[in-house]
Amino acid sequence: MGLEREYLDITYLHENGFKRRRCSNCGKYFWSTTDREICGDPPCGSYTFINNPIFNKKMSIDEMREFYLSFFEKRGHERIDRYPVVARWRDDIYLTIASIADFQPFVTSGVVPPPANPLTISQPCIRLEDLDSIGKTGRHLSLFEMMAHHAFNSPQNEIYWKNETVAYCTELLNKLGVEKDEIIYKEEPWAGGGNAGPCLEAIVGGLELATLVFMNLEEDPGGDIEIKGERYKRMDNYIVDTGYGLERFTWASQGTPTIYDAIFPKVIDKIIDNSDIGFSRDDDEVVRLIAESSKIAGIMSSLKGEALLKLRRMVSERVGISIEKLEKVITPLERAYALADHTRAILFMLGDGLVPSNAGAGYLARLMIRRSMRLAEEINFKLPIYELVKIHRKILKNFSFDVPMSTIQEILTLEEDRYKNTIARGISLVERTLNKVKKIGKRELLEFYDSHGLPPEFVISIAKKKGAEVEQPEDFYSELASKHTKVEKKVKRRILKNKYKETERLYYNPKLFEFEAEIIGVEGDLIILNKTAFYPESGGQDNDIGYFYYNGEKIEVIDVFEENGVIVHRIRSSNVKIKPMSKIKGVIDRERRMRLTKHHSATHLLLYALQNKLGKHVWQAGAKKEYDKARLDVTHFKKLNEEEIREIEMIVNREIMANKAVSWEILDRIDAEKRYGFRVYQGGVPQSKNIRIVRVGDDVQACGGTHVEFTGEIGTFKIIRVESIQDGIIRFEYSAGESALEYISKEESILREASSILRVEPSILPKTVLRFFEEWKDQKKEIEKLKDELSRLKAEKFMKNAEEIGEFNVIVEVVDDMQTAVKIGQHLANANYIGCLLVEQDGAKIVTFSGDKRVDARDLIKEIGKYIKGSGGGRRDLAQGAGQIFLDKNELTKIIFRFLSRHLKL
RNA sequence: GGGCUCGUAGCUCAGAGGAAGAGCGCCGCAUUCGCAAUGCGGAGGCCCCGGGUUCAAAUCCCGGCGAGUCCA
Repeated sequence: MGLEREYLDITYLHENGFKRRRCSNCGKYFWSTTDREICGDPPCGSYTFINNPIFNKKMSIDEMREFYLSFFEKRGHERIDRYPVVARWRDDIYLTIASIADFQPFVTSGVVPPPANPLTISQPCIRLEDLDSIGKTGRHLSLFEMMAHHAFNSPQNEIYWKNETVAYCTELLNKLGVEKDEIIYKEEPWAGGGNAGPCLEAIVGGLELATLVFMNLEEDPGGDIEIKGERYKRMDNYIVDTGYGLERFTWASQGTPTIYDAIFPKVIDKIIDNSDIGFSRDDDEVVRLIAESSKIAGIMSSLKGEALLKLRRMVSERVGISIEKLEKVITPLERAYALADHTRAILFMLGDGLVPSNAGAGYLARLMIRRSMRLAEEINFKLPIYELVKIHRKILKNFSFDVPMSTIQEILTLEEDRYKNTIARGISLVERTLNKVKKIGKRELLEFYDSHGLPPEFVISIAKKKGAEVEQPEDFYSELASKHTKVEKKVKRRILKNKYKETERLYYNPKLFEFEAEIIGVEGDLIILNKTAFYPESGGQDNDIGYFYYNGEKIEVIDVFEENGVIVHRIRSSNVKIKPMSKIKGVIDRERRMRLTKHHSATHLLLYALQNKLGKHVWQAGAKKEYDKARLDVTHFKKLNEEEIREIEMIVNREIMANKAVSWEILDRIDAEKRYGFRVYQGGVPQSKNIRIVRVGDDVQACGGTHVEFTGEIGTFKIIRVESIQDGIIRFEYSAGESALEYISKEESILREASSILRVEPSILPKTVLRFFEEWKDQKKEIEKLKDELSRLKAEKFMKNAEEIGEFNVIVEVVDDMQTAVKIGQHLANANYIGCLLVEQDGAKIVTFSGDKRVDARDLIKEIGKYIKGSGGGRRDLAQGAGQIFLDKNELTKIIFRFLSRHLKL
């Protein structure tokens, strides 16, 4: 069965004169009240609203948002605050890409109730797929607000469905001055994020204004409905998922040449006024060119390679000027548009706490910043891009951000410096490469970009300046993509064979270290109980260990882990037969648990201290709590100095000394989010309706770990080291309680041991070590000099003992060490002697030398090598080698003599 | 999360298995009334750290640390 039927039963459409028609151009079905041949959706139609707004009133972006939200508020929807653009509540995407993303996966799957039902929201979304089209098509944005109304229906509770949704959309458009007969609802099946459903696109004036998705399918290989190659089946819940483009609505109300002119004109003007663009965007001719370009781009999907050329050609034909002339106006303006767009996305990314990085979500922020800087360079925009972010902040005055503008400015300044460094390094690298190779090929271009961040255009311009040849590949970016082929995601392997009911957790009782339970499963060395006080490895906290007592036998529990809510104990293999349905006693290793617990509570205090000291951009990026130490990775944009580290350590210790109470409660997750924000999800997102909220001192987090009852129990907190594990993420390693004291004593003993070796007080150890090091270096140099001198003297002495063999002066001598042997050998070679030096140290080592062009020292060492079971090599005049057999001077002399007479026919 | 590149004198880098180098900077001398410029001389190296291969490793291999960069 297809989705066809799903559209036919929308009675609202029938009752209001909409008839189903088939587009003669694309063959797709659409609904309209008037006779139409084609669906009007680009490429089957083009914009009619430019210079001719389709709404009855011009609105700003703020007015439009308010109009929309209050429209639905008046119709029984609760207005919900926007979610961050960084999708921290999800582990499958970095950025919020749609309003429905706010509610996936737990609300859409029905595990968690929605914050309100029905609801309306305007959700800023970031999509980076079409970055190249931004600025050029007149409609693409990296960040846009998706206005939406959502209704979450279940078999028990239906709010509203298709009819009401289409009716709302039509009414909303009516209120804006759009007559029914101007609206086209086009059928377009929708799929994404594991769900799918029928969908109607609302098109007015050639512009797709809204998408009405009726999400009622979920992915299932055995499903009977196929959409875009995947199979789906019907699900119990069915969700109204709409998306109204706020910026598009605003654009349509104003009829400006591009969407950018409608939403951030001040930013564009600031760019134009401070760059090389020598004209105003209000100029009639400029407006005409841009408007035509937008209209034609409107019927094209995205603009990559060929498509852009095609667009230029078509616009140039339409307006009647040459492509060169057209590009002179349009290209700089497109860059200004893109820069204006990018800086808006940057404000949201950084404002919502993303820290630029070379990996992970932070890279997306850096990508946008780098692109902006490149754009700014291309049009010679003279101000820091922060100036543009500032204007956006003013335009978006109604928004609130976690991260203050001062931090955003600091981050952008750092990024700007970093970029300048990369470019400076890049220039020198390209120039150096050009000194070595005369021609730069595809391989070099790829490496410059991939490994050094230098775009091909940049490399080419430097090469041209130096007059070098460059082979410019057409398929650069596809070549690059093929270098980064995707790897399949690892699938979590199941360990348990049978299914069990969820284990009751006893470990949240901080005083419980012994318990009795019933065995409900045994699979080899894996034991499953109905309840347990053993903590399974989770949330970065190591698992408990301990013992089971069973029928008078003591069995070691060596590992505890969790699989789908079932806690599994792994025991050391023993001869004891454990039978299901019998009782067992468990005893937890108390010492270990207490250490893990202290480390866990201390981790919360540390994160709290960091967020307060450094700012709200600090997020947990990973954590581990072990027996003798713990570590916490957090996002931060620069390194900390020793002073800051000690200050943070002190803050945590003060929190400990204040002996604050630790408490926890189970809260409905929507409740918890409302009360504390997404900040509670530092350690990841729990997969349940109710979540455990832990309060340690003043820190509040969703956490499933074990904690002390008062912070004072942690005792001591000691930061062991701080390192940066990647750009934008710093790692803290620390110890708490007994572990901290152990660490301090160990450090002390190292210090004591080191100072006792040098026989000094620990306090003057650094000074003494420095002195020793300096002296060692001086003496090394002194020895070097003496060896030079010694080898010169020895060489002179050896020359006197030289034996004449034919026309050669041959020397064979024994020397103490290899280094001097080489030096002596060099002197002798320079003085035209031939021979070898023997070193009886670390085996039989030999240096051969030859000051005669006819004799190669390398041949000589190989010849000797045959006799001493060894080998060697080196330069023509000096060679080194070694072997296993010791020969005396006479034997060596004979070998050399034979060698010379054989090879040189003496 | 994955890939790639790079760690050598204070700085920028060359060397890519057989005596650790260049340019700039620094110090001294000469020239000058003095400075700049120039010439001559000199100091300055755990060749990032730890293993391995080899007769021999700055150089090759493995691991770590640090820096940079691209992709998802």
